[in-house]
Amino acid sequence: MSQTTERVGHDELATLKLVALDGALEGRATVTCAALADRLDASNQTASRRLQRLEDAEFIERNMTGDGQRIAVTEVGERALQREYADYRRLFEGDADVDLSGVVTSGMGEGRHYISLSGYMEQFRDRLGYEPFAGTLNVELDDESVRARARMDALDPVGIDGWEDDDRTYGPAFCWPATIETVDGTRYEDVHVIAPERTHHGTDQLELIAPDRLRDELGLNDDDHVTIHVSEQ
Amino acid sequence: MSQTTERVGHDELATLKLVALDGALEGRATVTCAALADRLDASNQTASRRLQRLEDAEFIERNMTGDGQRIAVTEVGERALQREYADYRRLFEGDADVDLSGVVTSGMGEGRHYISLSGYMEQFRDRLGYEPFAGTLNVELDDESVRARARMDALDPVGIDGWEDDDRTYGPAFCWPATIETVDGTRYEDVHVIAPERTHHGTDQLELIAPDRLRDELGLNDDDHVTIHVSEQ
DNA sequence: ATTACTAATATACGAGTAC
DNA sequence: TGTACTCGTATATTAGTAA
Repeated sequence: MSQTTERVGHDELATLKLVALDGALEGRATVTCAALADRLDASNQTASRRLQRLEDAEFIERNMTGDGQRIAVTEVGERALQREYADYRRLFEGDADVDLSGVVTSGMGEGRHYISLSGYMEQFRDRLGYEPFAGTLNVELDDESVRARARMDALDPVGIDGWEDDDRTYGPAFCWPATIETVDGTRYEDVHVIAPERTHHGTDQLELIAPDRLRDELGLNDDDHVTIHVSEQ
Repeated sequence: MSQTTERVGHDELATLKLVALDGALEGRATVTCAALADRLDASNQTASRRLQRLEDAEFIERNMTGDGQRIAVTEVGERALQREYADYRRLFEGDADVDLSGVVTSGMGEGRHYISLSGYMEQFRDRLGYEPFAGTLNVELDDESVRARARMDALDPVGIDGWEDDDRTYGPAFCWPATIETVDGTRYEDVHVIAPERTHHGTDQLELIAPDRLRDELGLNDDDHVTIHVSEQ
């Protein structure tokens, strides 16, 4: 019974930003309504209500501790903040594009199998405009890029629907248009970052699909450094 | 008779962000209340009232055109947006520091005269912790940095008060702690960017003060490229 | 078509209070 | 001390109009 009364207005978002600045994104923030009220320029009742609504909307999780509460921003909450951040990036930087870098790895080789399934392949053809090579290029992101990757959530992706055959179900995925560049400046334009719709947060693996085998086109080997530019549509 | 009823809450700020995204920062945005209301998920009456309040608070300027209105965000409004942006940068990038780059120029040589006046010099000693060399290093910012410079408004500076002697008045100024680095990697840590409190927006000149003559310490000549890192206090 | 007024209604707020 | 009720009051919102 998801009681999301959905009463998250801009006031609640401002409150979310405040507790996030207190460290509620990573780890947990220890907060009291009185201290929050002070910074919100409102009463502690209002601060309390704001937090309740953020909790109702599943933007935060709370643990009462007797002398306050420990707050953690959920993925839903972080996505809301990332969307807001993307708006301001568009305002002052011109776009909300995300630059990632890392090194080529062999990965699990799982991609190859899934990509080539007709249930996915047909959607790639329709929605991406090409039939991808039957395999993914795996990139292990550096630390900074693992954090920057979260900004991708604010860019709207091409949706790939889940489907099922007689045996099992195949989950939905997201694709983001991107370009990839090697250290010597060679670029390949029509790439897509692909990730399961319900990706586990903070993964350092990035999977790319493209019309061609990127290792061949760009002369890439394991541990070669590449930069990926994920753009707005 | 400044009728700033100061009723700018988070709802108004969200509205300001929307019109800014429509181009109200540079140039002007053509907007109708109905279209705004749609995006705000509110009635056009509410959209109208939000714009009125933004105008009352001097966050925007408006020109009614019969088939809508043209809106321009004022400097006050832009500063509010920059502060918000800085918060999100702190959230997701760890800090709101500003990196600027440009080339050394001779400037007007005005700095030398003002800096050495005791009315300023005493404040520098007290508030910056050193007596600056009697002259400024002038840097002509590149285009990208001219835009990035606006982000400095969101970093709180050291205030230098205005004062007056028998002849004239001397205006207040702001100082931001910074570091400067040359192309060969030489750095000088205890620099301050200095600017008049009421600076004209969009200037491409940056003035730096430091305990020593930076041209000597860093071996700089005109047209040498430097990068300046303006940090939070 | 606009924007913005007035008036009825819905929502938010904070004082008091309970736990 | 905490958080979060209730409840009377202040504020915000929107429908209906006017300009």
